[in-house]
Amino acid sequence: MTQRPTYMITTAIPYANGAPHIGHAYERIATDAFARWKRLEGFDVLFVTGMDEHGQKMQRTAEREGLTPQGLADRTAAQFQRMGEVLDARADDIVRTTQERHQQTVLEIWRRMEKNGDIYLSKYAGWYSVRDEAYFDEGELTERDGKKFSPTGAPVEWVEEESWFFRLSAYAEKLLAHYEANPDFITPEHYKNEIVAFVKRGLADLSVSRTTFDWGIPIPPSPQTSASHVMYVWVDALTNYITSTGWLTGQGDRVRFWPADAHVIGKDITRFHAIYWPAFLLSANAPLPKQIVVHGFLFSRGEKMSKSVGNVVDPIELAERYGVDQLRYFFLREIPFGQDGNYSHEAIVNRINADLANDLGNLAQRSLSMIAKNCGGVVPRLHATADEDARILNESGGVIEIAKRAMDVYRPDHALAEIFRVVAEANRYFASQEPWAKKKTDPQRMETILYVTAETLRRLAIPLQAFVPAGAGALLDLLGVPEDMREFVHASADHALKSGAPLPPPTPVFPRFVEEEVAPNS
RNA sequence: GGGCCGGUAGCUCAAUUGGUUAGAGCCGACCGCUCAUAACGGUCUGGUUGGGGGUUCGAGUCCCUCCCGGCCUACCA
Repeated sequence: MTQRPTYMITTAIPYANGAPHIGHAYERIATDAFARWKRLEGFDVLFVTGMDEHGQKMQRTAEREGLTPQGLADRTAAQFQRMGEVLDARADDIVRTTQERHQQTVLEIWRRMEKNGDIYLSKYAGWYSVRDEAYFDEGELTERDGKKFSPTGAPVEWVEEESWFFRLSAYAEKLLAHYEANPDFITPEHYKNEIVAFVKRGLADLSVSRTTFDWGIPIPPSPQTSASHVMYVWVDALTNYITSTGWLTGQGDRVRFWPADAHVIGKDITRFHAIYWPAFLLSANAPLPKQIVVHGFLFSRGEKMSKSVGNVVDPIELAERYGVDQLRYFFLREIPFGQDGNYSHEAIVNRINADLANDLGNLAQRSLSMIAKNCGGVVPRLHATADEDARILNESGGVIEIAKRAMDVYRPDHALAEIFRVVAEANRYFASQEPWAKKKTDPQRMETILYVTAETLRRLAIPLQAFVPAGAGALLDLLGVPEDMREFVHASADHALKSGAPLPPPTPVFPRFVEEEVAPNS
């Protein structure tokens, strides 16, 4: 059995405090598309997501809703799992921080960091606001009548809390060296610039335990303290990534996947992934993930989604309204990956109708229905080819290579732009060759045109599987392509459609989105 | 206050690390076609590249300055 190269990719670990929102959906879809792409490329892929289920907020939200923290975690985990299924973006594994295997992994990374001399007991002191549940920097505070207040106007008090610390300060130079030696470690580049500037200012040690609540992974008892500490969120949550592989805790058939190739995250948590996480791993003597892939935020018509503005949308509703492939396509094609993006009903409808329905779906329908009506429902014969035929076959034959370059740097928008550039070329080819006119004057030429068009569709549908899996799969079905002939290696001319192969009756793929008429009597 | 990113056609974005008349898609207008999901093809309209100054034979690209938007500035996740 030949060993295929591995590829491991993760989403960020959502906090189990609330239901999934559109940002989670976007990240899941994008990560799924990258994972699918690598599978099609022939990699042995592990796609992992997880849930961050500990912390004070979980306790408080659960209490408010009359649940146990574990009950809340279970409820949210079920919602995220359903989202993954609805979006056609199932992960291979979902690691929940409350799972036994994860607790064992976290304790192991803790032991390793401790053994390496990077963990010590001290006091965490600072200005704390009970109302905000947060510590504030001196500079963030305002002073009135001799009292200090947080930016939200809540009173703060000086608090000292015993805490375990991680010697993050010792890793600044090593991290900078790593960024230097691996210029693509943080991508896109401008997020890297921010991190490098941040690290260059120097790093303070990190408080990595809490005594103010107990819903977390307990830190092993120590003669130095009688207080009960639980693990700080970022030690707990970040370690989630490695849990799935079993790399830290022993053997298993997934150990080979570590280090991960990519952690796909939102821009707000770049620092934790690009600084803390590699520092923890260096301390634990574990290999670092190859890339931190940062995406932007989504805005509804330029406005941040928020409950007070009332523009919160459930991603599952969006998928039901526009279609799963359609929603996936919109996100992946419309938003330059790494930048913030906007979505609106008009933009979505415009994009999915223009590209998926009008250009691709309609081309498939018009060519396949001509084949059904005029070629006996089998793949037509390829007679002498003209320059135009060679040109479009050449274009469609080169798509994967170009799209691959885009996907290698995590730009699905560029990959799709290339694929649809060729879809547009194929439409021009079809229109200029006028197979319907050749039907009477030169039936052989008609057959050739239809063959070339169908073969072009095949070559385009193969890479499209990563982005619009259901529709691309349906199109390959219509072209009579067997399930096991749909990887990138099969896109070449060697595996071209066989003349005479039977085809199913054509049915539309990627229907147009039609606005609902305003109900006359409602 | 300090730092980072961005501002290019009505909209969304390009422009090979200064090099010809700044491109593409969508939208819009007109024409063509009828195989097709009222889809497709062709032509056209459309930009003082946020403002101003500078360097250069040449600036969207480099420098200065101002304006606008977003983000970071050591522990909410």
